[in-house]
Amino acid sequence: MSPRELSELEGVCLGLVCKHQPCTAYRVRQELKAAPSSHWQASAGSVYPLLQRLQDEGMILTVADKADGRGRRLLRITRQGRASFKDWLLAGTTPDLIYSVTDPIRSRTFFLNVLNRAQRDKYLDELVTEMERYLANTKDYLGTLSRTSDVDAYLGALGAVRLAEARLKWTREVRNAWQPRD
Amino acid sequence: MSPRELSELEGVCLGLVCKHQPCTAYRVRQELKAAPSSHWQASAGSVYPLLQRLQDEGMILTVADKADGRGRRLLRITRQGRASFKDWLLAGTTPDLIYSVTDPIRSRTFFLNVLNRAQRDKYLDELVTEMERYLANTKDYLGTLSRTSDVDAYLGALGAVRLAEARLKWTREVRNAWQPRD
DNA sequence: CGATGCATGTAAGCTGTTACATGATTGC
DNA sequence: GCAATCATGTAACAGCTTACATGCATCG
Repeated sequence: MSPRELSELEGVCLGLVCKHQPCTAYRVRQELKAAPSSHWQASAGSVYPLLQRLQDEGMILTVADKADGRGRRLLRITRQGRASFKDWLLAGTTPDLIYSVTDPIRSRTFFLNVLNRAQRDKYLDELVTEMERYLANTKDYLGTLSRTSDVDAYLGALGAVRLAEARLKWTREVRNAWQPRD
Repeated sequence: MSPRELSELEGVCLGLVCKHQPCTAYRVRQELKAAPSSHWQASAGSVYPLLQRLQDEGMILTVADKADGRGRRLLRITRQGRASFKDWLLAGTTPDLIYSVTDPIRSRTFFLNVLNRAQRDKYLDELVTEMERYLANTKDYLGTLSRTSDVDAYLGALGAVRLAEARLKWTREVRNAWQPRD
């Protein structure tokens, strides 16, 4: 029934059009950029062709046919696009997706024994410091959101905080394991 | 001084050669596959060309020049490769890498209000169930590792558990927010 | 009237995946 | 001797990034 499966970036972009419609492709990029702790660069080279593709497939459409002087085009999601988007969203419970989270810091930790004592100590101290800063930043961002205005945005930011807390906690455990207190 | 920056997969593969040397490219792939909660598929199409590239650049070398009947080639890391690898490892404290962790489940949560009540309830119940299973799996894996044999492998697995704990906790918070108990 | 931001897009390239293809060795 | 596993690789493609390129609008 549903035309095809959406990629991660496609799903997010389609969702943003749905949430902020009618809006421009530029707006979608801004939203992606504003999102904290996102790996999406939302480069023009991906967003514009992506949205064009979704339009070709009938998932979104341009409501302002007559582009204004600035060449601005306002986008809306179609009924079909909404159906595809829901499929994408509901796929979130598959183990594949749940397991797909990879942490480059954790990857590196797997090889800490390659470093000598001094290098490792320095690295782990710096890591804890950066993780503390990272947690503080996610908390600051959460604080800027009102709990009532956009529940989903609040809960998303809360997820980032929970992740940062866990990573800091674990980083401290790693440091303690390599630098045991007598 | 260091020739160039390594990609994530290059860093991990070079580290695995370093850790298990002398070993075959096939072994590197097996190690990647065995790693829990990794998004690396370790496809032949990436690992073999990658290791060939590292060899061309003098970071690894083949110790068994005369390939045996099976065509097996044993790899070792060079001094230069070790230096590059350390650079890659020590880059782990940069904010870029720390912030790069993205969770596709969290991305989806940002759009939960698109679903109707029944869909959302079903989705969140399933999600909690899957997250519980995921946590149980990471704990099982941790249990199979002895704390003393390979500290880094143990700490890495512990990191996966901490991540799973945080994600489950957060998933429950999301469910409670959308399904408030009277 | 000039800088910044809004707004759109293209071209080249990097990285990794899927699917395919081949052959030797080991264990039953 | 046959299946499973070890072992290596290639070709085509997918997806995203970087860098480039253009032009209008708004504000000081």
